[in-house]
Amino acid sequence: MTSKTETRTARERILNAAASLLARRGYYNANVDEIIQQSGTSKGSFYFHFPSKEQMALGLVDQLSDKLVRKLERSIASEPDPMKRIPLAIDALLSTFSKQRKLAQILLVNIVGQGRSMDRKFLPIRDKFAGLIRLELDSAVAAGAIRPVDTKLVSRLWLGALSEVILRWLLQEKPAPLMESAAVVRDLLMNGLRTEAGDRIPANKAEELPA
Amino acid sequence: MTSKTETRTARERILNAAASLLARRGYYNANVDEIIQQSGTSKGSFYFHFPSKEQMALGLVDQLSDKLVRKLERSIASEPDPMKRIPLAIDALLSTFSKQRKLAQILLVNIVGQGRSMDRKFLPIRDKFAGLIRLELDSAVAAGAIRPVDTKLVSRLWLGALSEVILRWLLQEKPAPLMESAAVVRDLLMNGLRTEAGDRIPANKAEELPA
DNA sequence: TTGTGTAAACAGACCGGTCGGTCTAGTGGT
DNA sequence: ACCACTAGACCGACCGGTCTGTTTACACAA
Repeated sequence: MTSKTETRTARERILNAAASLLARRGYYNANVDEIIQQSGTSKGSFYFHFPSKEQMALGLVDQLSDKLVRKLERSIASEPDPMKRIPLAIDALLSTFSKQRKLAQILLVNIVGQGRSMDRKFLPIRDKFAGLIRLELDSAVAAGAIRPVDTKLVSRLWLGALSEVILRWLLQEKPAPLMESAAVVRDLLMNGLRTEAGDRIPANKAEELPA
Repeated sequence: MTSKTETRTARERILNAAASLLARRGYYNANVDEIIQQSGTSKGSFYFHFPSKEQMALGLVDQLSDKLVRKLERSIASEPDPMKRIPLAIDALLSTFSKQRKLAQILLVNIVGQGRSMDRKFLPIRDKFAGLIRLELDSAVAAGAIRPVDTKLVSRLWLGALSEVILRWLLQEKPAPLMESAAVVRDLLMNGLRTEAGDRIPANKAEELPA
């Protein structure tokens, strides 16, 4: 632990700086020189801890996304009802991102548009989030709380919808509350899952949604 | 027109090549040397027609998006009913992109993740599409065909949802039909616009959706 | 406690290649 | 002879990655 404590601080300083730069400038403009300068380390240190800039970024993004996924899972762990877990997760996601712009910028914006090969390497990250959504949707379907839908497709639609809203919030100069939209977004998305022609599960809804 | 014909061909060859490279490699990896090589022109020609790589890309994306918007508008021009125009536009969008991967790649993927300043310059492009959707939603709301919603927000949700689906389709190696999802996507999105608690407009739906 | 070997960790000069952009020299049509 | 246009050598900045050290931490012998 003694030596590892120092190692960790150096590695983490680099990762922290990299996260900032990655969020602010995007992958290609987050140059290594600036990362090491902002982290107070050196080239030698950087390339001692990481084999390349690309691997570093890949690892960083992977780590950040894992941490977020775990956080979201934790936020809904105590709620067993699928129809409550979903909006809970949405709220948790929006509130987390609204407090951590950097994280949102990296995980939703700057992992696309880096060219086909790079985008493909980042694709699994998006899968994590879509997968998380899908799991919840599947539970809800299994519980009969919502109509049976193509959860794989719907989870992507949702991910995209959320990403876009957050993206706009990130890129506009006026901060804009974001959490203000949360309720509307939540309702809109949930509403899309009701039965197609007429309400097939009004009893369930009466119990769960208006609660 | 005589001299302009030649100018146009050179300019257009450059823009064509740039579109290909921009789609395939993303902005930062679409280097000027490769663009001029693929277009059979030269640096001199490039910088005669465009002040910079950035301005060229901005102009190109702007032009492409305008063309697409006009095409979408044309595809729904003959349909007066708002509730039919919307799914019509969705279909047109998906079918256009499914036939023109390059266009989709540029307009939906590669105009984000290029760093804050660049992303901001590209933002108006997304506004065009969101604005188009919003216009249709507003008509539908005005006609009382759907419940009154925050169309600005909903249009962004839709844009994001569509983008994500198309993004996945673009990045997966197996082509995947895309148009196969069209119906589901259409219904999912439309379904989200119904009244919140119980159906307020079942009569309208009976007339329009099952048609 | 002190000296010594050793390897991890760090520093930063340096390199090779790349890339956007410039500049000079044309060329062809009118 | 003029001018829109093209060609491509060239430049300077930049940037990821390497290389050669130097420092630090620690094990261990005396």
